[in-house]
Amino acid sequence: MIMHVDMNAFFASVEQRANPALRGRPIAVTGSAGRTVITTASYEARAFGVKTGMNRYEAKKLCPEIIFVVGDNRKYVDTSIRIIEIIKQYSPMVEVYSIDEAFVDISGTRALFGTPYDMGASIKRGIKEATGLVCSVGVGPNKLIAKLAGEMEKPDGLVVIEESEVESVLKELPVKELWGIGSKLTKHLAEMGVRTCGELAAFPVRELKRRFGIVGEKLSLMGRGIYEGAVVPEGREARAKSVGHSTTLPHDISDLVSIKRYLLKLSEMVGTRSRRHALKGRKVTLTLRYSDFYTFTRQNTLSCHTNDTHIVYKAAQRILSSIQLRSPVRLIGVTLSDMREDETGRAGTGACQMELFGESDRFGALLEAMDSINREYGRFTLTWGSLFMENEASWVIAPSWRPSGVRRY
DNA sequence: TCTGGGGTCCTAGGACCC
DNA sequence: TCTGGGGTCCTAGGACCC
Repeated sequence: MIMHVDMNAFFASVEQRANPALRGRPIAVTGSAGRTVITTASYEARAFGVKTGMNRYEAKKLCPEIIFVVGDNRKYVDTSIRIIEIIKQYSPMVEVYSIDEAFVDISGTRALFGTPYDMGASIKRGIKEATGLVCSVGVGPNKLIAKLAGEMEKPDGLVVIEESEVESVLKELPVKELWGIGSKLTKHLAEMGVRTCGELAAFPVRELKRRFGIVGEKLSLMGRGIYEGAVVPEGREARAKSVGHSTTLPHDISDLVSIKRYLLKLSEMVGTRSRRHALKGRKVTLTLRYSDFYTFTRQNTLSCHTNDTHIVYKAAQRILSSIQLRSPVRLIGVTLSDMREDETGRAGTGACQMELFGESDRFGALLEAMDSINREYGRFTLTWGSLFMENEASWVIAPSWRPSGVRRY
């Protein structure tokens, strides 16, 4: 048996716990940038139709009294860690699926905690007592059904679907309710006359395979409530396959010098994070989005694996110079992929770097020194000169600026 | 002040090699 | 008397998830 625990309106609920003035009111958690979207709306705001992904303008139109709260990731991470600790008291087989969701394999815990229903109720109680937050818990014979059960009652739900009930639950259920079937697949299936999971299960597998390839086979199984994926407990996760950062600019820009400064900053973020996780990659992808939202990627394969900020940056620059920009740029992204574990434990590119740039390994040593300073004093405490210039306006002369004690140089 | 950011998996075409 | 077949690597894009 698998259990799925899903926090209800997580970020918004955390904010409402932290600030009593927000309780019972329609609020929306957003990012801090000017061009941002709603990451979570409280249930009071959802009643007006406010949804994740909307911009502030749309939300305000639907709900004029909505209160926007700038998200505070540290608060959510802290709370999340406390919740995971509670869940782990019930089973070591916990897969942290996202900051507010977890799967638990409870196959072997019945003798200790009673029925799945009892156990779900107990976990909900524990989380409520420790954090004041409510969640929805779903239990089923696999992750797909557990997730579905968790979606069925919100907020504060607790639903158990036994193996024997799966068929009847799915029979009339719209396919879009299933985890993994999004808007495009829903539309495509509807055009084939498939609306419910029952219809999906009954549809000829050959035809699904012909239309969707490998996915078609999985769809057919999903229609019958069959799902193979196991719970992956912490420490057993596959290594990351890519590390990337992207940012929507405060204003669209065409100026190549400015674009390159963002490239350096994003490359540094990618490099730092890769080094922290002892990963090196050999494909660099540049993502650009134009003012009209047209988004595209260009990728470059290096001759060796690296996590050196400047190698990534140079590759990104090379890609940029091969592109004829047709309009101002709205978003820039840099991703490092084709990762492998860094067996040397050293930053940079190693011997390969010398071939490429005639640099000695002192460059790797420089990165390690910078990383350790930034770990101690906060990211970008020590950084490249061109970034400091670029960020002078937005970082130093910011609303939060104070005469002393803000940053230590 | 119109539309964030971080991922995974799959497909498909072309280059290149034997 | 017009051009096979199999495999790998690289690249770009799209669907889906939170």
